[in-house]
Amino acid sequence: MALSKKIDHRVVPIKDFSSCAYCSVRQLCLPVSVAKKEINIIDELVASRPLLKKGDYLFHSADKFQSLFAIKSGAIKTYGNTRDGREQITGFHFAGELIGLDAIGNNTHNCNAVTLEKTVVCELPYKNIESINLLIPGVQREITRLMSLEIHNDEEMLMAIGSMRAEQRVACFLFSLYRRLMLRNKQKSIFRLPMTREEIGNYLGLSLETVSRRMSSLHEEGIIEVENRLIKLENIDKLQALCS
Amino acid sequence: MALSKKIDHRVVPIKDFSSCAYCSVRQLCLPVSVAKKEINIIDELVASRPLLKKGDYLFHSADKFQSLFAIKSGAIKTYGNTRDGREQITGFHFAGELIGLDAIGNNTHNCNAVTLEKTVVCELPYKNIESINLLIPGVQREITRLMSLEIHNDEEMLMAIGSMRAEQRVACFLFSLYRRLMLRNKQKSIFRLPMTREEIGNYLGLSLETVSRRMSSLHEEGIIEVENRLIKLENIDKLQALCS
DNA sequence: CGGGCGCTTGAGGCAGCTCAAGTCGTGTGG
DNA sequence: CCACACGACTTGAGCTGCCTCAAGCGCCCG
Repeated sequence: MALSKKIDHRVVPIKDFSSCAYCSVRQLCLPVSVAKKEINIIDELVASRPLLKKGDYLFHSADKFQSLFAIKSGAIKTYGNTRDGREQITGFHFAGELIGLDAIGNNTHNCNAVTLEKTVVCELPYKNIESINLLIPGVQREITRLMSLEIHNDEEMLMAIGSMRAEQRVACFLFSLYRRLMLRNKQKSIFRLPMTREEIGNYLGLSLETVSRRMSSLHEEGIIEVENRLIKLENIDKLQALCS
Repeated sequence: MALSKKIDHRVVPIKDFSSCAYCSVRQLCLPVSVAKKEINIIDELVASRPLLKKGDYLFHSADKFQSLFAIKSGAIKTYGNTRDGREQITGFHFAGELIGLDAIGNNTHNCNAVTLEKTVVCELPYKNIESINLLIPGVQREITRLMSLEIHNDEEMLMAIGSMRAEQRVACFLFSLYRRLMLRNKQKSIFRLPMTREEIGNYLGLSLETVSRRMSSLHEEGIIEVENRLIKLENIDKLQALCS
């Protein structure tokens, strides 16, 4: 058996299913604008693809910036610490998204990144990325595009939080999750929240009780179905309408 | 054209005071990491340096993205329109800052940019920037850095707005202005707000009355002096402390 | 000099927070 | 495998900070 395997290897290239070529979120991640035959170059960027369990940290605030992380699967939250010790969540991140972009500016991480569930990430040492730019200019363009999108997202979020009532904020949050998670699992409109009500509240500037209450209201209005962490969107149009 | 320019340079270099070489915010803008003799390359990026009066627009939401704008002097606000027609301000921008970065992602502006006072900007067509990357890699690195900083800023803002009481938000806002404006005018801790209380409130998610009231409280606590648009910081440490 | 906009200050109402109690679901140890 | 314990969530009651509405002032510009 070991023998037959060896022979296979010689004849057929190793199908490394962890490679970008087989990644389920390839279309959303760095390789998106890279030609098929260049995808192995992206692969070589990757220093490791650790499997993390819930609660593992990718980096801490004030750590020296060394790598970006692409999420293959799972969920991550990033948060900062306010002076009085509380944590303030700045974002939730899912498969296909890139973490650490805000650290490029001053070469230091400004937030902590921790997994919310079993998660696989691809570690991309930034100096590899910088050197590969000379080979494939598309990669730099892609990173620039992703950063721009993150700015865009943050600013939408700013608009939302500043001017919306609690129910709208929750609706907006769920809709954002819908858009991002649905890109990946082609599932209909059912998904599982990887974070607690308290974390949602922290992120949205609401108390956990208010999050819970407003999710109940959304249910009473026939917009969503809630069963613990499981969310089913019953009326996506109405949900989107709330996000104005 | 290129020829005559070259000759001019040989005889007596034209002192074009609008050039980057003489710009008062050179240290904060794109040229920061560019060698002296390469600064004219940056200059050639610039398509125009219009003098705008209060209320002029740089671009509107949904416009095709064509140029970034570097602010030489003045102040600009960017805002989006919510579905119900209100405007939501996403940022204020001052000399040395770069506008339009959030449009790179999908080649379309997502917000409107309008001047708050007399303003001079340098228009940087993005295709010029992309082509110049091949000549001076430092420019791309600088843009990446600026984008990263903008992400960082937005996320700090998100933290602030989500979890802070009104007085803290106002304090935080003033402190951010202090840091950014003081980099430019070496003046002590006095500056003029280019925006109305209503615009501050809109940005911070507060009513204009609350902004006014909380600025009065900050005055009563001996932290600031207010005279219409003129702000004097009396106790910067206390102010910073409020921003936790 | 007049008008209007920007700003301040007051009064009352309500959305969301805090505190509290109780249920449910999950993970852990016997 | 079951029982227990703890964390997560929901729901209720009362309180408070911010919003809304309103009135009046002062600065700026035509």
